Amino acid sequence: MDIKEEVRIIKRGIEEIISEEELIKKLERSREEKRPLRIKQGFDPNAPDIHLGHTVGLRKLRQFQDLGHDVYFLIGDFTGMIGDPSGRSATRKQLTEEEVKKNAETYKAQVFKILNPEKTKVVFNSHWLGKLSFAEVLKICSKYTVARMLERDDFATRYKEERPIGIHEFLYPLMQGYDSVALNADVELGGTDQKFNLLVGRTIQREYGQEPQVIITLPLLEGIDGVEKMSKSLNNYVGINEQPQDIYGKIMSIPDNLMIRYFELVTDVPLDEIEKMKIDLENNNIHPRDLKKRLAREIVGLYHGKEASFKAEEEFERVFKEKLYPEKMRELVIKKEDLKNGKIWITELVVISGLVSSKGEARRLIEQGGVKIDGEKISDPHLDITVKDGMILKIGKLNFIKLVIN
RNA sequence: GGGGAGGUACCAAAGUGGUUAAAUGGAGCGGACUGUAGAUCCGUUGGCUGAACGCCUUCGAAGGUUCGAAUCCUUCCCUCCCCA
Repeated sequence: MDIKEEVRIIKRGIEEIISEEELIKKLERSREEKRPLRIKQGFDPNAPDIHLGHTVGLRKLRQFQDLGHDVYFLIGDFTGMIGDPSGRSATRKQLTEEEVKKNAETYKAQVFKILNPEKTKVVFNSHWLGKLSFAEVLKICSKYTVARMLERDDFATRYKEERPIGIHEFLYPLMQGYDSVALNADVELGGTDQKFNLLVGRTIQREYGQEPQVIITLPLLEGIDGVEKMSKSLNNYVGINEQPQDIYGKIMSIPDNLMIRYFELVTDVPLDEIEKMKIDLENNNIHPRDLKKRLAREIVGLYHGKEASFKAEEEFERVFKEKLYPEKMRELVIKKEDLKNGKIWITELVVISGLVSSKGEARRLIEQGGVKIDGEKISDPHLDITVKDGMILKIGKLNFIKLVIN
């Protein structure tokens, strides 16, 4: 494969690359010297649930591996262990060493569904950041100015809006930059929101006599709400560890205008095929729903295999088209002693299901027609119902629960 | 160190002694419509009491005044601005 082709692969679905010339130079030298490039990306130690948003970067890393390069999967445990008291992420939990280790394991278990374990080095930045002396930290600080820090978009915004900025927050970009020095990174990947930090890495590397890393920014994938970026805390994510039906269902619920982007960023469908989809959509040659089904299949297939993707589709059709019950349902065990004359108060039952947190909420849900038993809408929150084994409780649009009497 | 502004529910933002579990908007949730899309419409968004204009908890924290406090007073904590 020639270098042009290599660059073409690298450039799929990215936002920006600084700079392409430098990358080409590095790639060329890598070949001459038979030395793989060192590709770095940092990950938050707090959120070990990998979702599609993460896969944008992970898939890019995998492409680098397939091109023969080495990946440094950096877990930013240092910040996690000292805890970030910054106002906005107020309750950011301080992690213990054990927790960090545990999270790292969870990460690995998921990440290697995408990355090649043989070409991946998992590293922790506490290894070097924890050893820095205060004098060394000051030295790093002296390389950067407040004015330049304030260039960073979110700092600038907060400053202008008179919202607090912690001094330590100025250090994070510097630490991240130092990570690049410690790893002697050739390339660093990150979301577009990381651009500033990635650039700082270049500056710091120069200060330490290293060749600056090439930076590649990746688009932030919108979550299934279509507005905010995908994140666990906003609960708009699709986890790669989720059940096939769940992934399929979640994908089907994304807004239409997001489909193409998802195809481009989180599937292996070739770009020219995606181009054709765009045209077909514009000309109404294809029903958006059908295209979305394909998208859902592609994504499920990636993490659960083709067969599972077809099963998930069948299941989906079954529930939402034919309005039948899903094949597999969560079971809720009702103890005999909880029944009075074989009956249970509907509000109580909804609470026991664990899907609502209070009786008030359960009552509301019932009054609003969100609860069905064996297909029959229950709208009176005072009703006592006779529970039969195998009865099906439906709460909201998506939750089916089979009742089992014990 | 001095002076000023401010901290209200998931977020934004009203409220300045009782009719305030707290206007309004966003977001969320449920329903209708649909393609589990979007748009739209309706409902709903502290908890408990198996109905409540009943009780408990909530307007940065702790005390106090009052028949009654998000609203007044005291102390404390936090944020921002200006000056030094």
